[in-house]
Amino acid sequence: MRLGRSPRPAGRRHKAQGGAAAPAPGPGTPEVQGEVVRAAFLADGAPAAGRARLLPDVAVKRLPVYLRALGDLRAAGWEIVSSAELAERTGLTSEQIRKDLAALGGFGTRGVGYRLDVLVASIRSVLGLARPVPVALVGAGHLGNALARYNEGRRQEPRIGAIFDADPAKVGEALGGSVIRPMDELGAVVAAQGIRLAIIAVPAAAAQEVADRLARAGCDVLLNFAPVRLSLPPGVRCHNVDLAMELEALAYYARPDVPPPGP
Amino acid sequence: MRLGRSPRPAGRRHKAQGGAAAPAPGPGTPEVQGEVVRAAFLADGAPAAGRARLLPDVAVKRLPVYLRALGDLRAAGWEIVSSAELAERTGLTSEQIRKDLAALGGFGTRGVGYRLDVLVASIRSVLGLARPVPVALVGAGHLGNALARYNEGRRQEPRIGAIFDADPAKVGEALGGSVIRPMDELGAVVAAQGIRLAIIAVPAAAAQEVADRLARAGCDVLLNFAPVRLSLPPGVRCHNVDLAMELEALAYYARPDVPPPGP
DNA sequence: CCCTGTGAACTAATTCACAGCG
DNA sequence: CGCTGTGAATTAGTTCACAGGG
Repeated sequence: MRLGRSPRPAGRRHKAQGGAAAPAPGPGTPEVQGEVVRAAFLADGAPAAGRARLLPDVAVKRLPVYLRALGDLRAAGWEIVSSAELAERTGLTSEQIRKDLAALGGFGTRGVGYRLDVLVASIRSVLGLARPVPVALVGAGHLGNALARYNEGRRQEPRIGAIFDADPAKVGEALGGSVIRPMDELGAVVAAQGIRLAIIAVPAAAAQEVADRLARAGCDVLLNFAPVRLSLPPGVRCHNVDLAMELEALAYYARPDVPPPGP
Repeated sequence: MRLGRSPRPAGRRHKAQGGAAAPAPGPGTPEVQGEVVRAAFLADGAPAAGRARLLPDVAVKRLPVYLRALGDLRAAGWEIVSSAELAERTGLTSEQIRKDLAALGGFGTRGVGYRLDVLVASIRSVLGLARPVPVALVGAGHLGNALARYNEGRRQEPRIGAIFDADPAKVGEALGGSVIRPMDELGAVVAAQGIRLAIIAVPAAAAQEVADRLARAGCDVLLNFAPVRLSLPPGVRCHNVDLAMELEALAYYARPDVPPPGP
């Protein structure tokens, strides 16, 4: 992971001319809405036998990075951006960005760049964020609180739509726009709202039990913050974020004999 | 990332025989302490010109995973473990584990397996955890609180040794074994304790300023939870964890047309 | 020209397959 | 035998280099 390269390319910046650096949502900005995926990576029945081709995980992880950079640019009044400019702002290389964006369907105009509105709409669409994505949060402790409020101010797309906690004292409290519900309602609420994405922010001892409930309720994409490896039925994905592990790994780079990162 | 494969190998389990599944720290467990690194990957001056060979990032990220599995095994009274057993518990492949462990110096006995105590000591040593690693935490909000208490019960090696917050109302409060200090003390405390590792858990708007201070104070390994890309002087590493991005990426896998994970 | 899109070359990482040793 | 350690083969991912369109 090579952060920080600064090739200093990108001559002229394509900002919206006219007024100051206003958000510029004027009539010059054509509507781009709904599903824009021309993508070839999620073939419907194309490439012969086997499973449909899907975007590699590494690329999926980069899409939100683009989205953030694009958001900043848009807020600053840009309308068009080049892969070089994006590279500078994300720490990735421009070729990589072009590869990714081309894989999403290849919008972008040669000699010019990518239109922000098209790009944002496309990426959001690929990520499935074009329509609301409800998320369940289980555990309203310190971490759960932090998560629920993480993007309190900003627009955040996968929006936390239901919060559960085992502590009866917390049930009923408002948190980040939702109300904390008791655990017994988990199955019903998740099913009713068709929630497939869930965040596990409970103590390690409770995590497996919670995961089981979630899986049974139909959640098949989990984000687990508890420091345990969950065993899950096939077909359920689980992404683990373990703060302690994260720190342990970083400790390596703080060893006195590990050289500083490259240029 | 293929989680969940279960090749179901691993015949006999090498538990300590004798009593029941007791922690078995008896006299049969020889002391393994201090630095055990026979590792070849951090050569002192070996391979000709250029920079010393260091462990690839992907491998560094796996070491804490091993550490956790090993901790579980040890708690259950195991003394020896095979790569196959570890594979089953971590979701990695046994070859990969052997490659990693061999790269750390290749302890482990052919036909038998790896001794838990040796393995744990070695990995900890490679990660630099053999001696205490102090960490600074900046920001005692919801997230900071969660982080400070994350491992309140368990032994955690990179231990949070200093906490800072800009809010005068919080200064003086105890949190996870430390006391929250005012931001002005950051430079002095970090320097005095020789802290190189820091966690940024402040609002996005304050993150860059905090990062600058930390870098100036000598912290060169940062774990940033604020949703901003920080610009840092060369030589400073920064690992970003952005909860919102994490969710955005996961949303992809919850798309109705994305097939479930492989076998 | 400028900047995208893409085959080709390269590099890194994983998996295979088996030699080697308790 | 069983399980580690490791070269060889394979696969995935990145970078290079340039063709191609506005």
